[in-house]
Amino acid sequence: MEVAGPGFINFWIRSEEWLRGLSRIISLEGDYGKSMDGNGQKVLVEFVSANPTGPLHVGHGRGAALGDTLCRILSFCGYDVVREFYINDAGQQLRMLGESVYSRFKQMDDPEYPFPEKGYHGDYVVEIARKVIDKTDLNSLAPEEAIRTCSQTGKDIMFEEIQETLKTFGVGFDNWYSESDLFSSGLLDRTLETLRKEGRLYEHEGAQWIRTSDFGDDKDRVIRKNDGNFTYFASDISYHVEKYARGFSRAINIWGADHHGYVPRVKAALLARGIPEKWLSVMLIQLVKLWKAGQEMKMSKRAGSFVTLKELIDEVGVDAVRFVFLTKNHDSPLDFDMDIVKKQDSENPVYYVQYAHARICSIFRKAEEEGISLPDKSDRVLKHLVLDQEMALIRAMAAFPSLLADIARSLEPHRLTYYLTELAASFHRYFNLGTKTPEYRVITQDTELSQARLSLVKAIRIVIANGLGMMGVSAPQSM
RNA sequence: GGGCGAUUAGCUCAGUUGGAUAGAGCGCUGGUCUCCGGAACCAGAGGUCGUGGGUUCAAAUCCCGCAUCGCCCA
Repeated sequence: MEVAGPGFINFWIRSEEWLRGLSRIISLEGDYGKSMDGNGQKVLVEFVSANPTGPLHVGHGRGAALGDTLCRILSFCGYDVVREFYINDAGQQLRMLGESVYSRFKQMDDPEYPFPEKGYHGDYVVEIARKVIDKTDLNSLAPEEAIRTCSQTGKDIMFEEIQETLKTFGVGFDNWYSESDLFSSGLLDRTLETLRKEGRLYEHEGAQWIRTSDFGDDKDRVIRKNDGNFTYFASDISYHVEKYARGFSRAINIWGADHHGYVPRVKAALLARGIPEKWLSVMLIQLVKLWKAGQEMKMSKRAGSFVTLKELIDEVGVDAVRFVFLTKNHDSPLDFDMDIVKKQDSENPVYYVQYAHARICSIFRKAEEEGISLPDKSDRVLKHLVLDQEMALIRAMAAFPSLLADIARSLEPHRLTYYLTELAASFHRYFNLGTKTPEYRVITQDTELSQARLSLVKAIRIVIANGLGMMGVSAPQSM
């Protein structure tokens, strides 16, 4: 121990301690990094929650990658996680989808047939129209009836497509929570009734308002419009109240940054029902800008020109897409350059980490050829690990569990990508020592030394595989 | 007009309870292949951390003003 100037004390941890840590990694394998940090706390994570009025776009992909990784980490750290997707299937937007589909259907015979002003322009709407016709004879229905059919069937088709895309993206959900269920189950009415009894609601100009301004919102909000329809905010309130009633000790929502205005009002509404503000954490994700051939691909939902998540996955692959989505803090905008991500070289961080894993697997194949295997108890041989690079690797791996716990606490999964990139860099550096100097190779003439180093790289492989696993990225044996 | 977020190397970004000489990738310059996978490694150049104040033994980090950009609301 030594004092090294104001505020600093240097001390050293004995190398036996580090080596004990190393053999722990090897014996725990896939469980290394697991903790009970979360103490079994019940956490609800709601993410993606895309409207079933169109395909998932790249922005949803960022939310999906972020949410899925966060859930995996939270579970690993001892939280009891439920993943939920909220389906907006009750409001005007679905109606608009129905009108758009119906209009496209009518246009097949009459190109002059008007298209709704705020309708959905994407080509997928035409496809939906075709599929609807296959099942139903729209001409035999009254227009109103036909539009309703278009809405329903359109929603079913889109929702199925959304689920399929998420599945190929490796993202799963425990619950698909439907907005229309809030209405049909009477939950929405009950929630509003409670609020009314507590004096949080009032009528004004034919509409019903909630006094969110009493709870930190900058003004009161409409709950039921003067045409009698409920606003989205009404279902949002009852949805979140219901989340709380299900017994979660906290809820996490992942929203696009364009919804940031909703945060104060949702929290205010919860507060009005006596639910503490801190119970709900909202993570806002900034926009994704897509670049291709040096040009920004402008997304416009209105014009129907946007790249879907499915197209992106098909073109660059799940691993690369997920990894890149997690390279930046969710708080900052993300530039996604498809040309770079498609390149399989060092510009692309995914391959850098995966390559380290594949390389280690290759070392083990070599070791097997040489007839060297790991001893049952590696502890005895580990004392041969004395190089600075070896100790640096062991120290880095020792930080893995607390990193995961930190991520679970701060809700910042992107730190994992930086960690893995650094760990991979340390490994590549170590590996390259051996290309110049044979005695620094993992596999040497000295069997015990080789076993020690094999133990070291095995631990690295474990940590990398666990880390990539958290991100839903594969850890290939070869590439 | 109000609110939220951002501003760190040529570019894209890390930097988490305020701590030692501010880091990485790409790009640039120059090196490393008689084979444990070159999708790798090494060295070098490159920064008044937007700007002006404040708090502190110590500020990229905390507080206030200003500028610029993005988004939301009016």
